[in-house]
Amino acid sequence: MYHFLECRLVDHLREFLRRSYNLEDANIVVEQPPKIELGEFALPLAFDLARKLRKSPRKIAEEIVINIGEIPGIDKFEVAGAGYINVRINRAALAAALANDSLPDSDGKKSNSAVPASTGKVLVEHSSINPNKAAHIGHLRNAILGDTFVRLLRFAGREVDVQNYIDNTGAQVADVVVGFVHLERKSMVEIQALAASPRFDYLCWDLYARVATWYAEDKANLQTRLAALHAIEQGNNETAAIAELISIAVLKRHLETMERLDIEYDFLPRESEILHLHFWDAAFTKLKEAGVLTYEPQGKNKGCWVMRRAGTLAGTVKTPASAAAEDGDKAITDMITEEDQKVIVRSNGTVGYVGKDIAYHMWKFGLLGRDFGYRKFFRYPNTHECWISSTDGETEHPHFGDVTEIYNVIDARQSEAQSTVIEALRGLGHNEAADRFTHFSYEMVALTPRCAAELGYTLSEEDKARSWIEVSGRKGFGVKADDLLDALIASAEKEVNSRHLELPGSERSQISTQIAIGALRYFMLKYTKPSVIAFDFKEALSFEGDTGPYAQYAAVRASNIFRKGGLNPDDFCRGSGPGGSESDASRRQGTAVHRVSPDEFDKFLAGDAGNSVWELWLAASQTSQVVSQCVATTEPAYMAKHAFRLAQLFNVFYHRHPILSEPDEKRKRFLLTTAAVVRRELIRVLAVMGISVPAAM
RNA sequence: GCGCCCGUAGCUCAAUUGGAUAGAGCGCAUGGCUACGAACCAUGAGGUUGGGAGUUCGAUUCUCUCCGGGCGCACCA
Repeated sequence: MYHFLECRLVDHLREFLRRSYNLEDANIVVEQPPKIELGEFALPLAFDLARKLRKSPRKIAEEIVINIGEIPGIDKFEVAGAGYINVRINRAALAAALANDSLPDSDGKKSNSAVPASTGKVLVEHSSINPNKAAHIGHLRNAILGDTFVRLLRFAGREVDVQNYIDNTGAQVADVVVGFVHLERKSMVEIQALAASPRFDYLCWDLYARVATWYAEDKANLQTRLAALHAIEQGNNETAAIAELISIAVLKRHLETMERLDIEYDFLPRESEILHLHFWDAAFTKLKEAGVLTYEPQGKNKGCWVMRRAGTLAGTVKTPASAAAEDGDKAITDMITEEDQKVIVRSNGTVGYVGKDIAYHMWKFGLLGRDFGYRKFFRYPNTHECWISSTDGETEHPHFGDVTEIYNVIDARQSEAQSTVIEALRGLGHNEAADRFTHFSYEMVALTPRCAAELGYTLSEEDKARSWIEVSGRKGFGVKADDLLDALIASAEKEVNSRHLELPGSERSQISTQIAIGALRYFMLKYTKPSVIAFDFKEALSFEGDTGPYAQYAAVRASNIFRKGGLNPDDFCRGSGPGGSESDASRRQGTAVHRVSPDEFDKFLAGDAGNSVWELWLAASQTSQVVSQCVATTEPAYMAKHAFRLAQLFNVFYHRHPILSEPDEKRKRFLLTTAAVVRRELIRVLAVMGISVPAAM
């Protein structure tokens, strides 16, 4: 709603500036004034124009205010401060539209369709956990960011495919195979039995760390790993079968863990298929033809196919020959030269990780000319089907890949590799694809020294002084995702039991789970992406203040008002989601829907007295605005902020206005409408974050 | 050495992407429940935004520089 008005305002202003000042494509910034009394929009426009027009900002602002003309939904413009133009919108009109969940002047279109629908399918890749050990809190941040971004895109009207890339051919899986076979002396059948155990991934977690220690004890042990790797690559032997068994079992566990958080995937492309279906061969040919890859005949990278490293300019790479010609000291110039090269194909002819990634991303954009085979892999309780890549696929399958826009949720440590892939696409002449390739980069989750100590790790004095310590799967150092979720559920259950012992046990555990998910997802979303999360149980387990449960609680309180009053919130505002259908029905039949008239809105929202409630309404109207902002900046944290602000404003409102005991019927109806609208928006906002609202708290 | 990121209240983080008096949560102090259940609300203390220079009408935000911390720079994935 708010977003719609803002767009209208900007359009009008742009037209006005063109007409009156002959200014094309002026950059029009719209803000919110620092205080609600000053209006709903603030325009610092006059400051920009001051230089161009050689007049004082204040004078320009005054001129604009006089000549701007009428805009539907906007009441007036006024000059403030040194030259701000503050805009006051028609409160009653916005409130009525919001209660009706429609645009001010529209024929019942939903507010979120105000976001311009872009063309083409979007692909979001997230999670991508190596299938050799349990998922940990770092993976949780990735998956929660990715899943929330998917929800944001879908809210904005985009069609999205969710992919989870599985690296099942690397050394990590081989390491666990080595662990089972050489350290544990397990047979294929025994491993099969273990793989069926409920938390097989935990077993692998410990084993993986033990194998790493075993390698460190004696370098000769690394030969065992090499043999395993070769066997896996060759295929058709027991080692390869065990590797497949392990990676599939661990992958299933990852899907289960993520399912606990309402995170689902559409397709699981695996590295094994990238290899077996010869994706690389197709990519290699094109890359050679385009001159992206060049053969290095000498020096350190002799015999390799190399690519210019991302960020280095074309022409700056000196060949050893030219370097030698201008400088006698060949050793030094050689180093400078080769630093700018990234090896894609090794001298033994095998392709490295980045090469496979280039091929994969060509496939994503439909530029490779090859496709995966597809098999059904995992069926979610809601019947949603998750597919996996295979060499020999089913004949009937959905169409994956060939998208127009991609987002890769991968932590910041991979940014150089990501840039290399983008550069390769550019080198191939696919600039439009490269432009729509977004590395959704975020910082890692680390542990506070206190947290590490709680987990029983002994720390060096140096580590104790740090503000955080990086987790390490190789060392088995970290907090497992399922453990954290279990701890959160237990903690929530304690709280629920202390207040709602009257409820049946199944319902209490359902509520506890919802609270735990709310706490966890909110926790991972409230930090902005470039901020390292120093994980601490005390903060992650908190249910008070700036947390998910706080926002959930506000929505529950809103619901409670209607429950206690024997009322249906959908009779006061147009509902969203499954609850909305009855009100649609009742509206069609013309039955009692308790509408607030424009006059009443005017009366209750006007002036100083109405300001604080109006602030709540205004915040409630900004959901689609915030969604656009999140999508445009690839930053879901704004959504968490919005949810918190909405909840906070509602709690103040709730505390200040006893609604059910309100004697004035009209005022009571207005207050109930306020609660109904905020409840609807809170449910909506939390849903975008993957958080549901419990029946009671 | 090169590249990217971070430094804001005691702690953990925001700041509408260059805007008006830098805001929240936690913690601390004080007060508020026969309530639409306090997982809440109210009040208070707490800041030279790491230091310095520059650009600008205006800088936490942009540029440069220094200080401190993190991460990347493999014929690993």
